[in-house]
Amino acid sequence: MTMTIPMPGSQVRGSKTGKPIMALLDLLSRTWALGIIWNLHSGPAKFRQLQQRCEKISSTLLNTRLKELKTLELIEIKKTGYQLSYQGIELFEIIYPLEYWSSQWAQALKEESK
Amino acid sequence: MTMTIPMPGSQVRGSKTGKPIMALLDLLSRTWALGIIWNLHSGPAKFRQLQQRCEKISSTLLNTRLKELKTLELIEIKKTGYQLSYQGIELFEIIYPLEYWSSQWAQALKEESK
DNA sequence: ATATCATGCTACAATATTTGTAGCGAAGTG
DNA sequence: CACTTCGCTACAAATATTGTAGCATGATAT
Repeated sequence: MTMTIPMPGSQVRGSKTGKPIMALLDLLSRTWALGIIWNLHSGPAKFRQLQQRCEKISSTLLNTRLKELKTLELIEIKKTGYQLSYQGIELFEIIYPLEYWSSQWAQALKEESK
Repeated sequence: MTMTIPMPGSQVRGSKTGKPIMALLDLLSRTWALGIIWNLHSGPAKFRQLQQRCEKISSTLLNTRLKELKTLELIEIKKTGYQLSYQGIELFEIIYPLEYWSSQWAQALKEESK
């Protein structure tokens, strides 16, 4: 486990420049990071509950990702469980249109294969 | 290399339902997938050129990801090289605001740590 | 024609990440 | 005091990614 947290401002996978977008892309392209954010948007969840929402994530990795997301302030933990932070919500709102887009995309792929 | 292409409609990592959004999140959370899309938005690029834009991707993996993205019709290949397809551009446009958002986020993180 | 070079890509071993199985210690409940 | 649930960790097995080579093809130069 040598993978470090992709802090904006420092080098990350894919860029030496330290540009925030590169740190973000590194973060989001880690297994389950997007899935966790997506699953949290429907409301706070405790550890095991979140694990179930994610269907197949190992507790080891869930915990690792939660730490990263906490450190980078995209999620926070309250009595009700883990939840998106203010910034996490903003991020989610940007990517939310992907849901509709993906349904169109799936349809187009289906047409193609006819 | 047993990882299959996350085709919408079939089971993917994170979901048995086959919902397109789950296939998409699976795809995008694979190492370098987002980076490739991001780097292609600045224009078409040939294989080795794209590899340089990505700074540190191995040719093995670049080729694997290109195949996935081609199969899922997010990129296409022309004489000028690899480029975003129409759908790829649409996808990019959804996530494009992440660039600005991430700069704000980076700033907020910096303030915090003072 | 032949040498040279760039291109897209693949083989394969080394390394890093993710999962799966098991279980611990703390906190709550009967 | 059992008994359960909770957040989390250890650690080995399975999988994904990188790094180092290099091949086959097509263009360009000699």
